[in-house]
Amino acid sequence: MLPDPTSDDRLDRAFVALGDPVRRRIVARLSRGPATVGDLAAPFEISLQAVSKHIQVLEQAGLVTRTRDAQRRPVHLNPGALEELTAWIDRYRLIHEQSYRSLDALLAPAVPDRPADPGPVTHQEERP
Amino acid sequence: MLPDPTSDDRLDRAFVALGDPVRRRIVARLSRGPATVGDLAAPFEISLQAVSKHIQVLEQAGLVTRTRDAQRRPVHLNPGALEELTAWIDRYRLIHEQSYRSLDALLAPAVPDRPADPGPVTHQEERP
DNA sequence: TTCGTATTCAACGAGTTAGTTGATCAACCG
DNA sequence: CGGTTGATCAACTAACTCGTTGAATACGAA
Repeated sequence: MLPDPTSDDRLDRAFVALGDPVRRRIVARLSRGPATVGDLAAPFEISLQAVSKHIQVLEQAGLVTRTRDAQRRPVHLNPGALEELTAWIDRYRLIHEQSYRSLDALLAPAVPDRPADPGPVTHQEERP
Repeated sequence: MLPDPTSDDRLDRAFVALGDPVRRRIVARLSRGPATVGDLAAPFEISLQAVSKHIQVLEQAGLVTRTRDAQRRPVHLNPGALEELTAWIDRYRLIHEQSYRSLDALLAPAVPDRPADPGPVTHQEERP
């Protein structure tokens, strides 16, 4: 049974996964195409097993997927997961800028920027 | 002395900080404007001290700053930090999409999309 | 000064993480 | 078949995280 893709847990794991420099370098490497565990481990001084665990963390975060090729297990980046992260960040980043725009509107109410776009801000996160 | 803003450490901390649902809700709340520790703690069932620690984590990640107002300590979101995160993600996300475009070019070499743009990919992260 | 409010500090326990080494499994090669 | 390669599993440790409670600090009000 696959884990629920809409759960916050995925987002948690994805952010935490990118919080480690080893895993960020792995993602960076994978952005240039798939690679085997051995390939990914080569630039690091830690053991292959440690890198395998890092890949597992990335996989559970939905950031990468593993396929099979004989005894190799090529790892592929899942760009959709990266988009989800930017989507989360942008939501609140843009709201912040929008609130500045609202402030501007308050201070200079004579120049309406655009005719009242309510925007698609609908999500269950933090609505106290 | 301020910590080096270009260090990976900040990026590490920022990603890890957003990997916790409590901290993401705090960021979401702050995107609507500054708030005191008490304000931020109110929606949660954990202790005020625990929330104070979460804010500390966000502060050390450069995501928020604390000011002073009598005995209150209003917390402000630092949108620049959020932009740094999207910048990191987009760099590799976009490279990935570009490589797909390159693949398309390989498979259909008769239609050059654009005259060889090498792109500004210059950074110390993962260049094996 | 004393009291109340807002917040942080300090010490602690349970749980998690990142690394290690040694053993095991799976697939190819001769 | 036996050996090699590629990767994972298992067990363990050191260090960190998240929450707790109790005490301390800082400021404003009476």
